[in-house]
Amino acid sequence: MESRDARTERHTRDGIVDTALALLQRAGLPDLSMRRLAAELGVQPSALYWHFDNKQSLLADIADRIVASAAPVAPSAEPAADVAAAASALRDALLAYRDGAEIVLSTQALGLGSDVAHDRLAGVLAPLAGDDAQSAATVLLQFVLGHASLVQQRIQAARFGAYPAAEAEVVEQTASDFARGVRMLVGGYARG
Amino acid sequence: MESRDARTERHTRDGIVDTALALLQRAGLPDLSMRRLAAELGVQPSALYWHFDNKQSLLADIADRIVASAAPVAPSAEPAADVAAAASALRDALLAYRDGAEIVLSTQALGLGSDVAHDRLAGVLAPLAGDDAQSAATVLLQFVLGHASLVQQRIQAARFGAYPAAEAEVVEQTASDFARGVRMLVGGYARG
DNA sequence: ACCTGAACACCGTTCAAGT
DNA sequence: ACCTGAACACCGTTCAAGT
Repeated sequence: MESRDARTERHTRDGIVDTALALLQRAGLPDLSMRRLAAELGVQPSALYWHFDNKQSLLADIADRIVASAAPVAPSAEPAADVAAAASALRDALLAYRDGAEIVLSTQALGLGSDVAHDRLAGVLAPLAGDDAQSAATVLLQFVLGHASLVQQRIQAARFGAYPAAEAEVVEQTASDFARGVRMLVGGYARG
Repeated sequence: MESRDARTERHTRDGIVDTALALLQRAGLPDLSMRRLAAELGVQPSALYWHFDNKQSLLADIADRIVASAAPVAPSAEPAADVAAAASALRDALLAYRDGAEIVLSTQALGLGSDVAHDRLAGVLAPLAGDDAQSAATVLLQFVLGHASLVQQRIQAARFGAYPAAEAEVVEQTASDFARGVRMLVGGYARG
């Protein structure tokens, strides 16, 4: 009766994050409330506070999932191309989840969540930047998050007709700006 | 009795924004509620909705004030230095107001607020980037906003002891990352 | 270990009505 | 032109108590 296996585990942290991600995709960040998430799980709002200290902790877990969903980049013979690919993969992951960029940006800023985004960029930057790879990764990450946040909110605005462009258009148009920014940032290191 | 001069004007948009900015500095964005702002003005919350369509419009006005507070940069003989100075001035303005970066970022992203930030950067970039000045300004602005948002939230975290560094330290340490990022971005154009 | 029930102290926004 | 009063439909979080 008092065994240590999780017999009667009704909800787990990971399971709650699953549901939260689904709700995020359906309703967006403004409607991702603790109360609505609880209702979705068939549970009282207060039940969530057994699993998470507060809403920010839940968002940190969500941010980690989004970042982890970025496709990994296998090292090739062209380091600059690897950096561009890693940055694009991160951008794609952020844009794939509704309000993903904003969630990751604020989590990162608060010092919560993991460092995998930063570490992955530092990894592909190492061949180019050497000892400067850490701070180069910081700079690149800031650009990616700033860019993706702007693009994503512009997409949201487009949904409500507040901004005159369809979603696909926005993503496409801004892709060239993004590529240019990454090229500029990488160019400095590529020249040594 | 029905003259067109503003005899009995109790509150104006600009006056409300003044009070909102003061409240922002004292209490921060999370505590900048329409209800609290109304109380500060000695007025019912609903009164604010005669002056502003909604909270986002108020924030857009606040964002414009913050951006406008950036020191202007007089054109010199060294365009690259002008760009660096303009970017720094914008960063300083964003960091001077509590949660300034976040407010400007989200306003910009929603397509609200003015374009003076973008236009100023495009202006100093013109000698270097020529026809590409517009998109170069977009890229640079995204980096500045991403950088400042990260730095600022990290400062907020420091206030609550959640992040192990004093405010001045954070601003100083990150200044070199910022300068590096700007140099990288500008370097691409400086070479033609 | 995991959740309920009830409460506390708040939000943004609308709208008829007042002056 | 500018504001009040009252309401609607919500929030995040805490905490004793239940199983």
